Amino acid sequence: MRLAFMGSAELAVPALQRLADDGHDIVRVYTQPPRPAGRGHKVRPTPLHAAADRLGLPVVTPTSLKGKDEQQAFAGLRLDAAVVVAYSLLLPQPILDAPRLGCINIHASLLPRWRGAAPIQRAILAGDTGTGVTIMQMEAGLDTGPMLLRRAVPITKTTTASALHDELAQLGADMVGEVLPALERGEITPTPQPAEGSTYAKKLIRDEGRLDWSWPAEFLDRRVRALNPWPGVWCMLGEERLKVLAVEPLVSTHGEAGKVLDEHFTVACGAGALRFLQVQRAGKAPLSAVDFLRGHKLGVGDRLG
RNA sequence: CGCGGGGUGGAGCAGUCCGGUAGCUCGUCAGGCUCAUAACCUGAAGGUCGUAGGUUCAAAUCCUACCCCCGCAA
Repeated sequence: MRLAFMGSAELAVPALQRLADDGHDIVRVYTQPPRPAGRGHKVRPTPLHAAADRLGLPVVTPTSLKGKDEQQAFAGLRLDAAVVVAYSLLLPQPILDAPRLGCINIHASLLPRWRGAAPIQRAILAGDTGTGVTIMQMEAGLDTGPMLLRRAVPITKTTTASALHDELAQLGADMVGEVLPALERGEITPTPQPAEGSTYAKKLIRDEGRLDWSWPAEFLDRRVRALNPWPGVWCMLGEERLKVLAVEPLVSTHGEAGKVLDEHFTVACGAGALRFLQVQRAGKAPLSAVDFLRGHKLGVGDRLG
């Protein structure tokens, strides 16, 4: 099929790869313009941009699709369909209408739950026991379009956002690979999203990573797993910021919130306690708690902020 | 030129400001103690102190350049 691919984040990369592997004619890749980012503020292309370059696909980076020129150029591609994943640019109606089969979106949740920006992390944070991927036909509303295909995956007690992200990215890639030919053959009937059960996955903000010891251990554990790798969870050890990369919640251990309870780096929470498994000091490499404790005298009764 | 931390035996750290015998907590190996042990005691092996120059009688430490890792901020 003759396609355009629109995306920016890492989540979109496996899907682009899959469609290229399937032999589709990807005539244009749309992505966000390279911006100064990262250490040193060097200008970097988006992950999808880099992937498209590796595949030798033509890339364009408009800052908006609201202009007539962009819309005409898009229509001029005479597409069968456009696939959109984590593009973070609004698609106006003329864009949505241009491809013969419309614009197809891969969304990393079981819609209508977790519409919006951070569905993977919000699902873990909320304590959901499962999530998934929905392929939908895009319409003007935010993640409201009729569904073409939906598949679920479990969330366990140890699921991290980064692992789930990778799993869903691959699942979404496989699903869109199946959906496109089926859609072409008219084998798929779009199903409207259920009226009930919609929630909105608010964008993550940096402050959500600040660890508050008055919270229950189980909730903090979910935060650690959900906010990985960004913004990450951190607390204060004296004057120093300590990133918390992995913990084990201990439900039946109690103590004064923020206090170190034993020599194995167990810290009391509002309810229960957290045993640190992996941490990272500012400027240092990630360490297991065991390694960390070798070089740091951390006494029972010491306090974390 | 966004701000900043760091590279020291296998691991994690101190020592660097105020040059002068390489240190700490572990790990490893050997021996001892013990009914026994991840416990305790004794001993040993293991390091070109990121790389290359420079200053000096002498450099982990001071100067210059470069490489690598990371935190913050975007």
